[in-house]
Amino acid sequence: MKMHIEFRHLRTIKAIEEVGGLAKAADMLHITQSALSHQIKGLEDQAGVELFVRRSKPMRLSAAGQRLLRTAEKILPEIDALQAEFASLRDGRAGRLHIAIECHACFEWLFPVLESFRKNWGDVDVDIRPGLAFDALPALQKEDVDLVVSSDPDDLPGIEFVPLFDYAPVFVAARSHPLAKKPFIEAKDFAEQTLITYPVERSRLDLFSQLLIPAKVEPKAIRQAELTAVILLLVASNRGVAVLPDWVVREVQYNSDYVTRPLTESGITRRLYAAVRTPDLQKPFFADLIDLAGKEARRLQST
Amino acid sequence: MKMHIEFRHLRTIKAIEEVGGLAKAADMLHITQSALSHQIKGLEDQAGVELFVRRSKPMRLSAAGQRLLRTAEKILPEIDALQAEFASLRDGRAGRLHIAIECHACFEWLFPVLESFRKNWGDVDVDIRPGLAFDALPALQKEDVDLVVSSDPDDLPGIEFVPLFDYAPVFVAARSHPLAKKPFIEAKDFAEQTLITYPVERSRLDLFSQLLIPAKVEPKAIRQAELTAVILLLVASNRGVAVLPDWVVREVQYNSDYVTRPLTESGITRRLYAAVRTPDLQKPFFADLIDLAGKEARRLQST
DNA sequence: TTTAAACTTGAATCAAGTTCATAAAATTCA
DNA sequence: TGAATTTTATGAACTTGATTCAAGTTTAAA
Repeated sequence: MKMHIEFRHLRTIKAIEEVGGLAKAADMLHITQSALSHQIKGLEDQAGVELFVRRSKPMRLSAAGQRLLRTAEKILPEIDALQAEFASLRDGRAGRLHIAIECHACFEWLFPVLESFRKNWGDVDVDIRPGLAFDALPALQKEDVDLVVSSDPDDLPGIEFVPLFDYAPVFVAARSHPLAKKPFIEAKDFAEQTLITYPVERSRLDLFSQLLIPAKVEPKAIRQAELTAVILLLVASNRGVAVLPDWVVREVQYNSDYVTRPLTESGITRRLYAAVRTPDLQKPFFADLIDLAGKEARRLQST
Repeated sequence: MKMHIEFRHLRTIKAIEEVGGLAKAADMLHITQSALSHQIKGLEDQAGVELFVRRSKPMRLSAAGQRLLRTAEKILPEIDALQAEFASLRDGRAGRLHIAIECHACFEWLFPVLESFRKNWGDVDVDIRPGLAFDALPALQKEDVDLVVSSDPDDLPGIEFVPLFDYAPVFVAARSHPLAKKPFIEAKDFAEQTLITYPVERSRLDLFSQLLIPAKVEPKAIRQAELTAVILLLVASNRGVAVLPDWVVREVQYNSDYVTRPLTESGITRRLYAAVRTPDLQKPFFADLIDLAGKEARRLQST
């Protein structure tokens, strides 16, 4: 009888220990006493070890049996926990929400959103995955991430782009900067400027994709900075100008160090999307996150 | 298809993750690739959760699948360890050696013995079980303990008494004590003495079983002390006399505070046994312990 | 488009765990 | 001490379900 250790055996050992006897354990496990007897015999054969002392009648665990019991008590809760987690995965109370953000400035509003999200959905594994700002959509398809924040919707199979909110990229410069005198900024105005941007390829910057590339204008110089705060610092000290989403600079615009101006006379408006896999849209916590994101964005813009 | 999580599934997940693909995993597990496909499908049905992403061709673990993998990596080593322990149990390198000592003074020589024993047999679970000094032999039969140190051999089924060494219970008194003048001590000498003993029933004390009960002599008073050192202290301060194994008082006999005298003219000799379950005698570490015990006893007696 | 590779599916097979019926052993109680 | 009861063991039949086989579908590569 070639048999190796199975969960069934662990449950059996635990049950026998608990109720002290084969017959009662058999009831508890919904099988016959005979089955348990065969089961234990088979296990003892395979392990080559006596698991029980049969000298006395309600049979008792031997030293080896107690060793097995200890393993059972370590392992069984692990699977129970796993099954429970699968259960809450099924009914949508748990899940994974790993987020990739193409939009560099989005950390600013994403953190407060995730903070409130975690209060409602403690069983959801939330994370922001840096390092795949590009290639984020393929990663979404391969289930490496579960949500991508992007402003460039694309018609991909199995991927849905849900609008989050609209924003306007605005020009930012030091108050003393010559361009601060203009009521709005045009493409050609950048030709003589040092531009400060996030360190990503230019096709993924609103200013280039929406204004400079169509107008075929090249800034005099480009300098890159990782953090929004650093960009603003450089702008304030007149090392260059920048273009940032309106809600990033909203809190800054009354600060006397900076001025903000619309791009073009009419202003440019962009829309931010949450890209998710279509089936995930059914999951309640996805809906909740998207809802929270919209609220937070509106809160920021109304400041 | 009603199927619940089994070790097979854990190994499968782990293998697929390792080699990245069903076919190669199937080879590793010595089953067909079809079997794995069925297996995973069944598991996904039961759990109600997608374990893999089949969008891409070498199929990849989904979030739920990664959760399962983590459990697999926690659980599988546990059983491997268990199996390994059973294996070394089989070939006698590991085991349990829980010792009960009927003889109260035996701590003195047992500790050094166990100390050397543990150097040779690191995988043997060694322990001294206090509290069952009486009923030790039934506990041995029920496998609650594995070895009993006793000087009262009994013909019990399945129990073997292996001689360890011989010793002599000797009389101990303060040098100033009146009986110190006698060359040997007889039963009737105790009639007027305060006797200091270990706190066990008198039938289990050599002095009573071998001398006083046959002679129908009752000491004037009995006082009990747990520790050998305390007994000697009381004797030294002339609060009473005691009877202890020769090897306990050997180191004391040249100390000017005490005198030791044989019991009866010819002296009394007793033999100490290790009681073990007959099949355990085959195990190598039992033989080693018994050997070590004899050596240590001889070392003590030759001091 | 064809070819190859990777996984899926359904029917048949076969190993192995369970049940049934009964026996053996130990414990309890009169 | 022996009968009654409880507890575990055993062997044959049965049943379940995991595996295989053979063929199909889907995806990636050529």
